[in-house]
Formats: sequence, C-alpha cells, structure tokens
Amino acid sequence: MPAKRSSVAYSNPANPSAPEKRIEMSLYQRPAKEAARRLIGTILVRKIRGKILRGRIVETEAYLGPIDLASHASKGRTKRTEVMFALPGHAYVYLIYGMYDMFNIVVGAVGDAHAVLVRAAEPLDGWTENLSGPGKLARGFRITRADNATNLCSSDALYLVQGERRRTRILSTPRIGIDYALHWKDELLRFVDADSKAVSKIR
DNA sequence: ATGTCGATTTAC
DNA sequence: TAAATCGACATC
Repeated sequence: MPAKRSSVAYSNPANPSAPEKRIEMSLYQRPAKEAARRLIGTILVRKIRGKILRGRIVETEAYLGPIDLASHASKGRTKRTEVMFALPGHAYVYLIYGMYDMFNIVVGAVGDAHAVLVRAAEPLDGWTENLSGPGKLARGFRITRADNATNLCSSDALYLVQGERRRTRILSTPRIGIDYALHWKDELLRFVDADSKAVSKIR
C-alpha cells in the first residue's frame, strides 16, 4: 500500500486537529528574490527514521541563475546544476568545503535556474538544535546530497508547510560568503526575520 | 591527470 | 586567523 500523497499533513503539535497546508508550486514558481522573501516564516518538515523534525525558516538567500556570478548556474548547465535548470519545486543539495551539505530550493520557471538557499531556522516542538547557518541547518535536518532532486511538492519525507499567520518583519542584506562575485556581492538578496534570534549573523 | 577553490564551521 | 576535507570544474 503506497503512502498517501496529500498536500495536507496532520502533524502540528500545537493543534493536532489543525491541518498544515503544504507550500505548493505556485510559490516555488516565483522568481528567486520573491520566493526567498516569501519563504521566511514557513516551516520545513523532515520525516526520517520514524521521527518528525520541524523548523521555522528565518533566513534565506536568492540566487538568480546564469547571470548571477554567485550562483553555480553561472558556470552553465552541468551534472551538478542540472536540477536547477530543470526542476522548480525540487531540492538542490550540494557539498561545500568537503564537509557541509547546503539545502536549496529550486524556484522560478523551468530553465531559469533560480534557487533559494535556506540558511537558518528555529527548531520547533521542543526540538533543541542549532539550525543557524546553512551547514548546521542541513546537518540538523539530516539533509544530504541523497536528497538532491527531491520533489518538495510530493515527497513525504521532505517538504514545507505554511507557518502560523502573523506579521513578520523581514530585513534584506547582501548575501554571505560570496565576495568573489563582483558587483553581485552587494545585491540585497539575503532575507531574514528581523525579530528572530536564530538568524546566522547580523549585517 | 593535476591544480584550484569553495553559497561553512570550528578551533586556536 | 586558519585548518578541515573533497568534489566540481578548468586546464594541461
């Protein structure tokens, strides 16, 4: 019997009877700058080894495809970047510095190669874990390259749901760790929840 | 086949 | 301030 594929999951401990609404393609189909901003405050859900890990996303960065010198897509369509060019709504996970996996969400239209790097989250449900920083976030959620190309709209193990509806002050800043990217290093493509203590760093 | 370097983290 | 650690990519 295959697992049920539904956009609704009943796993909100704060209110078990309240269905969580899955983030669907309509959000992922937006350009990276817009998607990155809208993803602040949403909840990342990971089901692994019979457990559910949840965290509220508080920091993201937008990567704008081939024209963006900070994006891997600027190197062209390769085996590694193929998912970015072909699969909006799917995960793009890659290894950096030989030891950290980076969790990205492919966004935009097919061929745009836009992506959003998820950089920090607040652990929920009493889960105590430092998720402030992209390497630590992926490690905490047990996300690895094995999760590359996962469909976030249909996977039962990795997906996003709507956060609690509330006003969230969002700040934009330059992106972190891309000083090599010429003028692109100054673009305001990093988004943070201005009131969260879980943001990886101030700037 | 070989050299360079990174969308980071941690320790000194 | 620098090491860790390895795969992607460019170049030879």
